[in-house]
Amino acid sequence: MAKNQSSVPDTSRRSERSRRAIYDAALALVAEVGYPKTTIEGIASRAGVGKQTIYRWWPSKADVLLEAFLDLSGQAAEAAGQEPYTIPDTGDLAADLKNVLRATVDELSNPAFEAPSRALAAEGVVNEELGRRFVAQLLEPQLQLYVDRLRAAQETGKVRPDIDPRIALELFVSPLAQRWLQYTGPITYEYTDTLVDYALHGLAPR
Amino acid sequence: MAKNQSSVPDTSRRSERSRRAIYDAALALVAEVGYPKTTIEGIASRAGVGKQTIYRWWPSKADVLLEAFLDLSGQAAEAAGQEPYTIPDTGDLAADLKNVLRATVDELSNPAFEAPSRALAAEGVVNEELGRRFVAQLLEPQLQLYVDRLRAAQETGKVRPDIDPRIALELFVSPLAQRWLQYTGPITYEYTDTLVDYALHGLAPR
Amino acid sequence: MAKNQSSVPDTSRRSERSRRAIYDAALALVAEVGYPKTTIEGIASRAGVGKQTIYRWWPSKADVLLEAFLDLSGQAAEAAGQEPYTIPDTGDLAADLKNVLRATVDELSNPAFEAPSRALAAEGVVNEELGRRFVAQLLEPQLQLYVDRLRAAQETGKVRPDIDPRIALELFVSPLAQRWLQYTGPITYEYTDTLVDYALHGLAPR
Amino acid sequence: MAKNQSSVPDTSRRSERSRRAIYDAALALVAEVGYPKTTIEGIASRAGVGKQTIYRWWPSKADVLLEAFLDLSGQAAEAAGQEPYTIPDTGDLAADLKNVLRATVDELSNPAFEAPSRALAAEGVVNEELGRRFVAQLLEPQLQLYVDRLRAAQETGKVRPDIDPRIALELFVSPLAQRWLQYTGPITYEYTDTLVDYALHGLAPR
DNA sequence: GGATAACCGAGACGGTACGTCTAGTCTTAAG
DNA sequence: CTTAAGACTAGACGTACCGTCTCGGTTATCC
Repeated sequence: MAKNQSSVPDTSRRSERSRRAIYDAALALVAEVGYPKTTIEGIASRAGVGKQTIYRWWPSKADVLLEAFLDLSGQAAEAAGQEPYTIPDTGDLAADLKNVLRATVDELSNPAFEAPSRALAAEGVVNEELGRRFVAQLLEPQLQLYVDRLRAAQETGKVRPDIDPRIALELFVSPLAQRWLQYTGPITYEYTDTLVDYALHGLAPR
Repeated sequence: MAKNQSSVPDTSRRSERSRRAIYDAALALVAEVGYPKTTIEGIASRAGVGKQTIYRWWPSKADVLLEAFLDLSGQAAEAAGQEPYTIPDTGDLAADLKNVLRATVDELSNPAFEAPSRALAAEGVVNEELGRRFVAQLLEPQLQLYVDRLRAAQETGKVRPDIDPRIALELFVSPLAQRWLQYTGPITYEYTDTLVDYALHGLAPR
Repeated sequence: MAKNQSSVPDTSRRSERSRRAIYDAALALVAEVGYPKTTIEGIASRAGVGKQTIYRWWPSKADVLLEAFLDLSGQAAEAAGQEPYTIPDTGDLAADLKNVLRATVDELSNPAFEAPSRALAAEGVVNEELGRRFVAQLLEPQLQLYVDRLRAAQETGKVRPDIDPRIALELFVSPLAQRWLQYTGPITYEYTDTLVDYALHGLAPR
Repeated sequence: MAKNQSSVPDTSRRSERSRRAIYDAALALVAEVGYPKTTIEGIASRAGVGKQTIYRWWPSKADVLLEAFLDLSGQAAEAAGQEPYTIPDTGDLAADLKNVLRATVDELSNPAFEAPSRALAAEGVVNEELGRRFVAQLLEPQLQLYVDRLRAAQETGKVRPDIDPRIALELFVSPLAQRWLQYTGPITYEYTDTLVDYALHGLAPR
């Protein structure tokens, strides 16, 4: 059996209690004082933990927050008692998409999610490695649900068969994302409904 | 006319040489070491300027960079010898949009623009006030060009009259923006061409 | 005129108020919690000063304390209204020496001097460079007074002319120093009187 | 007889191998990097021992070193094949003392002894309790040898009978000690010879 | 054209946080 | 129960920047 490299922390001895306390403190601080004023020292002291315990397990503030947020999302999903989760399929694609987007609008204004996810998104813009992890672990799994729903629609002929669903979904998801990220416009149910209509039927007359 | 409040700097005495040196230093540093490692002290020392000269004229690092970038963009536009700028109208809407988006793809990979604009975008995600200024001064004027082109297309019946152009443009602009900001997918001419096609003709069969 | 080296602090701008506050804090802390528990952070915070202000002007805790103590000694000497100071010469060498040593015994038990001078002595034992400065700036000037007095005694025939006064003084000064430094024995007037007698007349019968 | 309190380590189970490794590591580190940079962690890791094993048996770094040094001195004495040890008595007191002091001069410049004994002396200056133990266990036994030799000299009339030998020895031992501890002067055979002469015959003319 | 503001470069100041290191305690697994 | 290993809380280390301040030394208007 291989020995541990001397410089690699021994995960088996890791304190679960500290890990949880750090997640909680990080999320709370980001919500309360914002990401830039959230400091490692602040997290440590709020969590009742030595700074070294943070530096031992995470390379940066952003990584702490990413893990904390993943954990939070995981919990939230569990709490909702959901299996892998899918977008409902009532047969009416437009209605189904509008519903999901309306739910997303609600979620984007939930302050518990807003502060950390904005912080992570911002960090990801400037830190490619973290950005890609953010996308792979949080965003892409959600986008995949749209892929699935669009593929189902293709099978029933509601979406043209030559369409690439991974690109198609961006027609309504990305506009919402950009308005949220960059404050380029208001975010309302009406707006997302419109996006779905435009995307499904196109801008050109028929 | 009222006298200057003692705490309000007298713009007329401002050193143009220092202002330029600060812009140059800020842009160079962001490109070289990244936004988070760009410090006011670093900018001052690189520009051969006292720190106070920066604090006198700008409230924050982000503001320095925003102004420096606006200045840079202004110069670039001037250098291109352009009047206010418009999207060409050859009568073929799809082709025109594809061309502009292809140009945007090129610009997004220009390293001189990438570092500072990513930095500003990231800061804007987390700092609403700056974000709105970034959008109002840089992004929105460019989006307006699409609004104009789409309105022209509506007049010639190439776009349905009930379409809101400000929303419509997001169908192809936002996906590109999101891929660039969040690394959610590759950015190619083929991709942007596809976006235009999907947006104009919709996902649903006709 | 030569310019400042860029890395050398500009003494002319130094804050006298901070310097004094640092001296006071350092001496107070050494007296209250002992040298090892006296920290740079503690001194800074007690003095109401940034840590960097200490690091800017002194290379180590020991140097701060040495300067603070020199300052204190300087003040004390001034307060005593003394000219350069000499050992009185009443013509009775033994009596003069006993008097000075008795005064030294008193001083050694003065708590205001004891804590910092012990700390500096200890540091000097293990840090030769500091030790030599401690000796050159504090100890040797005092020993020189004995040299002068002994030389005067040689001129009046009270001390043999072949004696080296710098060594001779150690016969009574060093034993006292050692008892104080190393707790090798009690320190009393009787003890120092005895040292003078032994040193002047020798151990061997005449 | 009562059982061991749970908090009192059971000496009988103590690992001899660890004890020795700790002594060796402590002495080596003090010699190599100096006392202040010698840390408990460093000793433990160098000795291949858990930190707790050190904390279980010694209350502080200084205590480890004191014991290690006592052990080393014990070994050295044994290696020299000496019984309790005495100062030789050739009948010529001055010569005998000069010889012993010359040997001490040699020992003081032995680097194997110098680093730890300086460290302990320094610690003892500032930590009375340890200082007293250092003196009682290491210094006083050696000084006692001078007491014995001086008493023998008193019996043969070479030293005045009213002299207190414990004080008398300080006339030549303490000056050497002070020069060594505080770098107040060079340490040579000539110097120690001079000390003996001055001490025996006094400074005053006869 | 001399006075007098406000600028300017420079950099010291009181602070906060960084990331590292060590102290001394506690936990785990092996013997 | 001791041991090696090492994670834990705590807090000092010395550094880097923050944003404010003061210092002389130019400008650049205004009387």
